[in-house]
Amino acid sequence: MEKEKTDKKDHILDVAERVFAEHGFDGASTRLISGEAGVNMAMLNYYFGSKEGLLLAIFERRTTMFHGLIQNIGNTESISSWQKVEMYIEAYINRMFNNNCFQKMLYQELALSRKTEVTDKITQLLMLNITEFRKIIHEGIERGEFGSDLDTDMMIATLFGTKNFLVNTPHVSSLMFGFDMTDQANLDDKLKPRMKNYLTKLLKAYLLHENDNSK
Amino acid sequence: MEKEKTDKKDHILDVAERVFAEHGFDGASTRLISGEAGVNMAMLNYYFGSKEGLLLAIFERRTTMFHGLIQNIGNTESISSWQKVEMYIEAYINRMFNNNCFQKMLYQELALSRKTEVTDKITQLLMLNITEFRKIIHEGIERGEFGSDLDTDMMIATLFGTKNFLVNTPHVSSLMFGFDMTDQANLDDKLKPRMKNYLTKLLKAYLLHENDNSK
DNA sequence: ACTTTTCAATCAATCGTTTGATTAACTTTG
DNA sequence: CAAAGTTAATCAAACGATTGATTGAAAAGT
Repeated sequence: MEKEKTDKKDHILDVAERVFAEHGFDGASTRLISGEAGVNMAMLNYYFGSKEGLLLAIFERRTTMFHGLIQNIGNTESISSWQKVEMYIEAYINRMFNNNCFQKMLYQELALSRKTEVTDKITQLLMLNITEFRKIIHEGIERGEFGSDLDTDMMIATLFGTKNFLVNTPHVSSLMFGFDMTDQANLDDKLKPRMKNYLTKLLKAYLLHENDNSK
Repeated sequence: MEKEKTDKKDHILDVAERVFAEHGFDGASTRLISGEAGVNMAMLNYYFGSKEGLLLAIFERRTTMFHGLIQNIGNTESISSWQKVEMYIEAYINRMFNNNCFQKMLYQELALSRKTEVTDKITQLLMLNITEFRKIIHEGIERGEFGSDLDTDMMIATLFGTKNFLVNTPHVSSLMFGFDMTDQANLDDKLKPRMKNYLTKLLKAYLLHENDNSK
């Protein structure tokens, strides 16, 4: 039973990811997690050593999945910088909406002051995404395609922050938008295309008309 | 000693607000809070009834302060809609940077699934801000000042989300921007003006050039 | 004299973790 | 192939530590 063991561990990780996202790390007790997963409480420590180890295991699993998905848009030569930005937005949103619970858990952990092994690894992972975006924008500026008075890092904060606000504060955003933001179907069918459309227009306006005072 | 009592309660609220922001509600024990505040643990229950009551008291205090600050930009007739947006951004950022810990605490609470009295009140408070912004944008659209194909609610998510990302994930944003985001002096001197400048340009580009395909 | 505030001590409950026994699965051996 | 032996997985029970909260008495204030 080598296969089933992996399946069971994966199932625990799935459940724990969701429970951590819903209750936060401190608010999610090991009894709650094991109960939701339908396994004995001792199995968590048997498989992952500790609660912290469980968190780390969740992160490691997603990280290896992520690294397989990274596509170096920046190194492509044949397309315009704006097209690269469009591709980045598309890829970013697609990636984010596939790990809803994980993303939520991740930013809850980042909001706390404590520095742990997990916190550092999260930071490193985010910086990968950030570096990729920076490269695209700076190239666009050098090419003269974008204006020169751009705040690249602020754009990243906008990109990441807009998504986080919508997904991580579902009580508010559901009320704003008129549909349940905790329902994955709504996220995929309604929010996702709307976000792509909006963010593309927003960044396009900023990147291409930022120095334009004609109006 | 009527005055000192209020002072001491206020001091506890100050400390608790910070500790909640740093550790989250579940991660902040009553012993830690009382220890940091330099008061006996039993004082928390004596003054606020329970840990939850303490959280509620923190919120109530800020709410009454907020309601005194609300200025109805929307109802002013003599200025352009764009000027109103500029005023809104200015007022929003000024307000946010005065309650750093509170804001952080607030969004940590919103990220959790549990629905409490506090959660509902937070939602109501945010909706006030949202409604005000909506009014300004819709007026601008009706006046023909802005394009008609705007996503107002997404703009709100951008406004709130950009700020949240910068302030609520200090580990990452400090690394991005090269200065310590947990230092209030840096926030006031460096981040605040940069954010105002950026958000103004970003929204201006989106509001005024959104339908422009000349480039 | 009386009320309010403060405190150390303690409460029951819950926390993450460990234990030792039991069961299941696989390997070795006769 | 089947019995014995070995390892891995699972479980109820309990561990010490910490949690939020309460107590009743002492201290301070009026």
